[in-house]
Amino acid sequence: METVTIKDIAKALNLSTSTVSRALRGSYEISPETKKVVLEYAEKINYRPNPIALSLKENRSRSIGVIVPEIDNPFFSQAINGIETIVYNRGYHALIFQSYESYQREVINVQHLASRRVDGVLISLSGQTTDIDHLRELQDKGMPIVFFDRFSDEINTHKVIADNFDGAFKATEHLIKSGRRRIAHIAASASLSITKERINGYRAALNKYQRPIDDTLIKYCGYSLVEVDNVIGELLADSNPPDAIFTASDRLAVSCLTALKNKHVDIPKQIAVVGFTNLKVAHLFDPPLSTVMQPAMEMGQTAAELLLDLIERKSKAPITYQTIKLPTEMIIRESC
Amino acid sequence: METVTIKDIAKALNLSTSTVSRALRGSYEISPETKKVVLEYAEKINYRPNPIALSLKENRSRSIGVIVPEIDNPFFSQAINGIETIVYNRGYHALIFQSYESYQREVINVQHLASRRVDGVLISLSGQTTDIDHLRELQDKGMPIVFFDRFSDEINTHKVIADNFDGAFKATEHLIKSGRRRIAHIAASASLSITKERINGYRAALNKYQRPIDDTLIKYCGYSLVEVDNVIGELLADSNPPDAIFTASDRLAVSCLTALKNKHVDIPKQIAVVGFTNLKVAHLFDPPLSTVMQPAMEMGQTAAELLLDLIERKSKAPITYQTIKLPTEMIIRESC
DNA sequence: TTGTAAGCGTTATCAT
DNA sequence: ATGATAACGCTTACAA
Repeated sequence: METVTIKDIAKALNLSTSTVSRALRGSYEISPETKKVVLEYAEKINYRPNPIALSLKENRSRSIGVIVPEIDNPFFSQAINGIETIVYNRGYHALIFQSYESYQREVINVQHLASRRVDGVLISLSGQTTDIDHLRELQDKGMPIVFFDRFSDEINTHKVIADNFDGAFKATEHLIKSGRRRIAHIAASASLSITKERINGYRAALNKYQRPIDDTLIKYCGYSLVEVDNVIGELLADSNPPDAIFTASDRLAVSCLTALKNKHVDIPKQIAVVGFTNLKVAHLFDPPLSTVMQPAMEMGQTAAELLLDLIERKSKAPITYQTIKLPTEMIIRESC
Repeated sequence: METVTIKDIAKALNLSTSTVSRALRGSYEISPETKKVVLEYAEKINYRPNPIALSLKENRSRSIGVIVPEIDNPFFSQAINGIETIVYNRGYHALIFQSYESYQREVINVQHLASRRVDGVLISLSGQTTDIDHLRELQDKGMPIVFFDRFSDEINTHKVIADNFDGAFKATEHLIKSGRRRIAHIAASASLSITKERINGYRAALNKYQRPIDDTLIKYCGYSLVEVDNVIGELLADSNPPDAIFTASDRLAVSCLTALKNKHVDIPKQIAVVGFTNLKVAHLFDPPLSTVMQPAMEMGQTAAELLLDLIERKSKAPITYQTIKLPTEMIIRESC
């Protein structure tokens, strides 16, 4: 990889590197002619400043790190698109990393981002993460961090989340209002903030309509088909099986529907299903899946804006961190 | 962002930075005690080498650039997962960029990757790209490039692709064998390699079964619902409308099904649909969508391996570039 | 075995 | 207005 440097320009033009540097960035007053010559020559030989050298010098990279559990998940890939729009417009780059829902990978990613001198980190926690020392440490070093979607209470910073409580409430209420009497909930990892909030919403809806809360109907579950299949087996084996299931994520909804179909359960007659998903294809399902959608793109954008503001802020005044809760949308696709 | 450097270790231990450096990487023979002391102290104060300094010094970054049209697309996000497995295991990092199907964004991404000193580039071309000077230039500078999925003939390098011809052939053949007589094809951007190959496969199947080829049944089309909706309107308005559609991508299939449903077309009775998609949820559709799946993960892995081999190769012997064609799998989900 | 110094590309400080 | 120099963190000849 041969490269054009400031030195090459200086040599060719019989100038010092500092003059060239100044001409290039027009910072110091420099003779207009010199400036012109330099700029033209730079253009001609297609000079590009080396961001690595800059990073080393300035100890920052004009890029932010983004850690998501998984890219192959519509919610997160849409959130990333939101993030990229913002950071791109503000002259930054986004480095995307996946934790694959693994705590260990998350820690490694965090460390790597730190050593890469990203200017800030956007993160949505892995399902396995309970200990957040790696993030606290990072924050203590002065790295701005913003959570989106999945956060930890133990870190004081901006958080951008969906109104999971309300979303779960609406989903459950919808099922109640459609006449369902025994509504199960398949939830994700118990440690996640979203899981707790959604369970609370589910409970609140049952309470409001004075339905009994049966904790055996709440199943924490991994994403895989086998796990969900097991859980559904348990639910169906119950002497008083549910007539509806509220599933807490894209993956869970898909696995749930698959398992139910495999077991030849009539959806929605025997069991109605509502999801908390960002599946843009749910309307094509048989039957179409009602679902609570999160504003993924907007969540990414909001989080990115908050992070960049943190990064670029001048004032030394103490920061008041915000938790921004974005509304979810209940999309009813099947009168079940 | 306060940071621990080699200098800090040297100072604390009354050594020179070079000694510390050597101890840390165990390269030169160094007294075992010194080594031990250094390693322990480094561990203690949690020293992490600065990859930026290393990049600057070695003019390489131990990272590769990945440019895909869009992350919010199961095929590409799965391919990225394949890529990451490989590069991670071989001590590299993947920087992921999206062209959003835009030629301009692709050029910018390529330039940015170059200035970032990535060690190589994996790319799947944008739908808009016809001119590939930006890549040729990059290759001329010595940057290893490997194409996956969408390539250009004008660049001589490794290419890892799906057997698009065969996939399209199988899809079309399936429709013919199920008794369809007039099969339309909704294709993506005309400039893409995958588009041409799939059209060829489609044609070959029609030829084999001595069906007439009617070019008005081949529609190049953008991904959006409106565009596909228009195209379907045209097809249906035909005096002799098709009784089957072979769609060339995830997005096209989804838009196509949506449009058909909006128009109350009976699928598959009136029109059967087969896709070329990596949708893991197609079996939940009404009716379940038959589809040709590409080995996304494997494609990513293979491409990444080839790229890393190029990056790490010692020999100066001329390289023989390969084009690796991976088999697709026809998944029949509805007897239409 | 260890230290000194130069260099990777750039900018900021201090001379001139 | 321009040039010389040091510095960012690290590695590696070359010296000792």
